[in-house]
Amino acid sequence: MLDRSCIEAIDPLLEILDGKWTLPLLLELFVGTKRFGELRRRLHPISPKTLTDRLRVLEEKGIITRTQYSGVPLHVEYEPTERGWNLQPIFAAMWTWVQENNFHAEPGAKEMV
Amino acid sequence: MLDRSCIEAIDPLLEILDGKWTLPLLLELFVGTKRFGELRRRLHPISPKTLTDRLRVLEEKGIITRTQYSGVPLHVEYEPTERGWNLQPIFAAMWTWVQENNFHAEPGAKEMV
DNA sequence: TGCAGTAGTTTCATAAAATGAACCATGGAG
DNA sequence: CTCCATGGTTCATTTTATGAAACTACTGCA
Repeated sequence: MLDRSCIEAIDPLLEILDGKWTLPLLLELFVGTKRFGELRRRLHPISPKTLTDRLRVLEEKGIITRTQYSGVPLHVEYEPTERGWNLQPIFAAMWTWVQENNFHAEPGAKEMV
Repeated sequence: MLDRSCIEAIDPLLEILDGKWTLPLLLELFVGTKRFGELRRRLHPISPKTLTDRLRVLEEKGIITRTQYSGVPLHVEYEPTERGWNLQPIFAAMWTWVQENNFHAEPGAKEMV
């Protein structure tokens, strides 16, 4: 099931998920649609520049959408696209791994695999 | 299933998987046990320093093992631990996503989600 | 006129990661 | 006693990512 072709296949996905803040940001949007300011608070201490950069990349790759509501003050919401939601099983698999491999703390300290 | 606690939970895993070469490296080891030189060729153009760095981190985190065989020339093999093998579902989920979301090429070019 | 609130952008500096070239260690073969 | 192969290390440099601070744009309201 896991052969060499897999390596090249997932390369574009690795590009999407690259960067210190990308996964935490996506997780925030999976929890619920959010505005720029709220993301900034939740992901503190992310800088607005980095947040903008990441949002733009994810939008460009079709993982999230940016919706601007007219009205004042300015109001913008970000949420995952369907393609973005489809990433959930990946995070679920990560969560499962952490739970099942005693990775809450540093390895080799208390437990032995 | 996916709530805020998930975000903090997977943080240590994100640290493990961090770095440009970590996932390709792990995939190579999933395909089969390999020696330093072969990894270097397979992951070309990785630098030996980066390869060593990544291998050491993964070893330290209990994801792979380094086995040195006596004999000349020097012979060292790297392979995933059980904990390492358990990461496979994550890659499987990535592979599935790529297949099911038309992500072989750039998005928005030809296909619409 | 000017302040408030949201959502950024711009510029410059710093930190982290990766690179490239050269070098070191081991030990048997020639 | 030099060469070869493997498996690295060292160090200077470049590239990439992140960060901090200041600034912009919009517009209703006092």
